[in-house]
Amino acid sequence: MSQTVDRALSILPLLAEGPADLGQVADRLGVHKSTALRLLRTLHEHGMVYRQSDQRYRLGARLISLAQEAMENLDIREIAHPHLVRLNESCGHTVHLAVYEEDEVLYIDKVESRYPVRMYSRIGKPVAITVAAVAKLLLADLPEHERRALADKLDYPMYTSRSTPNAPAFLRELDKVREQGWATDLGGHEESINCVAAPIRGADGKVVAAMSLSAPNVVVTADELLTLLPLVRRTADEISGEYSGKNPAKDPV
Amino acid sequence: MSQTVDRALSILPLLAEGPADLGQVADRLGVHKSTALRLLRTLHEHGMVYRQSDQRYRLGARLISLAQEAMENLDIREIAHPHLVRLNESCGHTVHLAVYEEDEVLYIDKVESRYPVRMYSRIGKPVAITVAAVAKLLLADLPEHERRALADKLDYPMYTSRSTPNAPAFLRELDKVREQGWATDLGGHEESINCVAAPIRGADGKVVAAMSLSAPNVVVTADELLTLLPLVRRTADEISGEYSGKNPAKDPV
DNA sequence: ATGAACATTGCAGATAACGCAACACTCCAG
DNA sequence: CTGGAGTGTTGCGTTATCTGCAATGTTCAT
Repeated sequence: MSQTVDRALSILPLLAEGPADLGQVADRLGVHKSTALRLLRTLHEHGMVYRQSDQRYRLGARLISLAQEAMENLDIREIAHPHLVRLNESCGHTVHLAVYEEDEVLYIDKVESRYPVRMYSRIGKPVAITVAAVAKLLLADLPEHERRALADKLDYPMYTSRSTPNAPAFLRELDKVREQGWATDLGGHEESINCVAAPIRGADGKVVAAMSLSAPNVVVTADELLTLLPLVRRTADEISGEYSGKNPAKDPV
Repeated sequence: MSQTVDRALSILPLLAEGPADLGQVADRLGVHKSTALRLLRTLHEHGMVYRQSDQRYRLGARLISLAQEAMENLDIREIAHPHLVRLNESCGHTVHLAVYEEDEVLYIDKVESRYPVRMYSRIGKPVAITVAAVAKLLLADLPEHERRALADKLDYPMYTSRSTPNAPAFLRELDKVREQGWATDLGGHEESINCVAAPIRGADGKVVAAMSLSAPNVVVTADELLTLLPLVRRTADEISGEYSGKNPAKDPV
């Protein structure tokens, strides 16, 4: 809607790919250098971009701290955290908390495994939306048309031979997940890593977040991990209860 | 420089304080509601803000994932990480990596303590700049006038009785730190937590990052922690070597 | 139903953003 | 030392773009 702001914001993802100089930014935006300069200056004043000693621009520190605040203010995150920690203490595996927002699923909290072999992931990172157990739960709860539209729009990278191959398969999987009320990812993202996940619901029954337990094959087999499912579901339900009790009319992320 | 962008960006820190509706945003920006609406719409299109079901605006997921990318692209972070992990393995304490950028010091990496009692901190969070050991190292390396200007501008909250009380004391501490080449924070932020830190330097000798070891009193005394200083300094020097070898002409964050 | 509070749209005027072109700077090569 | 190429930067006139207003929708609660 606002051309200037639109252009300025378009600079950010561009810089996320790596540092760029004024000319490169101007070219990729399709504007005159002087225009790009003014935009970058404004972004700079707000700390959203940083100028390195070689004059090139990078994303700035304020961006990082803003994102940090954004996450710390999430209600579910705060409520869920102690439960996640407790779950981790009782089984030792990696625990994740994720939310859905506008076509993306993000990890917003994580408790690291107590085993030496750990799964790679990072808070704030978008998850592999077509295979992650938490993503399945979050997307399965979307209204029919939205779910369909999103499924069509997605790419289906074959991380492994067990990755979800295409939209129809994904939609079928989502139906199954919605019905059973929990989800798994058995080697669909990383060959040797399995996850089981359960939904966290608000007072109106809508899924506001999802949590998962992840562990590599070398630590526990998929079957063994599945025996922990009831524990995960119980934890998720506890969080749901607390969330809907305390925040009757609020929305996630 | 660009009024529209300036206003749009001003919305973000405002929303970081918590969700707000259109009217509140317009008021705090000092613009008409329709103007605020257009700005918010543009931010929304870019995923920088999210609209909750109660119509209020929040910071959005794209902001979080952008910040994530910003951090993952930091060269020092990547180089330093394995060293930090190794240091953690050899002593078990919490390891932090931090950089300075435009009046802020941010943690950009962290390896959690292996002891049950842990220090609270989060990657991406601005550190307590007047007391943190890593902050002292990063600021001590600034040019005289910049350091002075910054020191005057800062607040000096008394987190504990041992916090840095004011600008002159801080500048004196920075001088000491610069001279000795390492820094400590002995209960200046949290009464029971001590840190020792060492600088990471680029090829030109400038401090590009700082790393620290933190541990609560209940785990090790300050004196015991200080015995680990040589190990921390050695690790920092290794990182410096690798950084300046591989990236001769590049700048941190 | 009725109104209050809020979000949204269309519009005309005016500001503020645009691109241009000229200028400064740095870094090499000759 | 000098020229030239590749940058980043500045001033300015034009016009597109943003703005604030006022009217219209929308969503609640009474």
